[in-house]
Amino acid sequence: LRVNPEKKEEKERVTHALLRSTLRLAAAHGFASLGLREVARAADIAPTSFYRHFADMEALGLALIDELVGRFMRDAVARAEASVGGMAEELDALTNHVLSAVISDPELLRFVLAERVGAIPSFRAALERQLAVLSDAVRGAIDEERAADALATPAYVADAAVVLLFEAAGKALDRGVEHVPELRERLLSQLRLLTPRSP
Amino acid sequence: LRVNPEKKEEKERVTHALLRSTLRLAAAHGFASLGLREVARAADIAPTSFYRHFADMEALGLALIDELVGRFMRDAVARAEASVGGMAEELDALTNHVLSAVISDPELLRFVLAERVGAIPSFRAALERQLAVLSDAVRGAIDEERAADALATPAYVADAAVVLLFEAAGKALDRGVEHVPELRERLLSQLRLLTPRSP
DNA sequence: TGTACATCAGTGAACGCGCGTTCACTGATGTAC
DNA sequence: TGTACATCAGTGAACGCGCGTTCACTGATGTAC
Repeated sequence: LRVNPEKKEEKERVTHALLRSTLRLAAAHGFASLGLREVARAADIAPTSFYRHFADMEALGLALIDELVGRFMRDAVARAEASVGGMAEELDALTNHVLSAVISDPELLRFVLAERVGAIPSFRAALERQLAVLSDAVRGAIDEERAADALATPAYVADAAVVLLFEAAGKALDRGVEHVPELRERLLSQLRLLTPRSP
Repeated sequence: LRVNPEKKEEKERVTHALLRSTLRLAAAHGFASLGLREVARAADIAPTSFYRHFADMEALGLALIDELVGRFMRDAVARAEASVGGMAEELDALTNHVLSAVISDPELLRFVLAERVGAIPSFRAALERQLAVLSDAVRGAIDEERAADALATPAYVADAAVVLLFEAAGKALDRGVEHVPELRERLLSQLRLLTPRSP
């Protein structure tokens, strides 16, 4: 049996509504506190319809990480690679992408920050994989400017940069958008120490 | 009316049991998922007795941060100040204190890691204050070795060091105690970049 | 000393409520022939 | 073309359960005089 593409789209629309509703509710009260009925209510479907999309809340969370967080990370890397210039410009593009999420998608940012170190092991593992994408991009950017005979940038440098980047974004979430410029300066000062030569 | 010191001690014993039970349960399923009845059950008191100690779970969490997390931070700083030697030895003592909690109190570590960036604003604020204690100690340690005419260490250096320290502890929690030595080396490499001169 | 009263941690019964899950059903759509 | 059947997202009723909270009570202890 073939599937009607319209029907398929409609199902994906509802699935997406479940993911976004979850992000919104999780930002307010924490993912761990959410129930299937609460999420279904927010997505305007009957509680029992939840099971047409996910087996339970953990499966929903993993899908959320794969799709929404995955897209965020891919977009970040794409923006960095599309930037013109050297290491400094690429790192700037990455930094801007993450810091601008403080306005454009604070709920996603809170979810990543919280679940990366939260109580659910499968979420921690999935988010570590997602953040590794950013870390690789940072490493690539730094390596672009290293001397031809220098050693490749060690992973711990790029990993530290990513951790400090999200730390800055977390502070921005708490203190408000108006503090983004000073937090960006602060972050750049930290990154300058991590990346041996230049800006 | 005066209070019987024995009675007071007994009450504090039960209060402490509530805090420890909460830490244990939160490490397994996340603080946000905990209920008052679940915590009371784990502390071996009737659900209604919970109210003799705290108004709700949020009040309990704030007391937990004040008392258990507070003690942890004070102990860390005390160990650093008691160490003999210079900056390197003080930072080593701080690092050892936090990393040894991977064995001695993994539940506290998970709580600090998770709630520092979790969904409850009052917890984030309270934990930021607690971590500032460590950050100040790190700054003090670095300043000890700076040249007499050099500028004082900026806060962003010490803050980054503390963030990376807890990041290492979080990785150790996930990967197991046997990875602590390599994670410590990795952390020290990162700290060397942040602290201009020496180890 | 005895007696009346105050304090307070802990309790069991009871409440109304929202939860996750099961089940059988509907209705739209696609397939077989 | 019509007819019988399969698929599948969505649903409402119903279930048993644990939740937070209230209430009035107990019993140990301290205070007043």
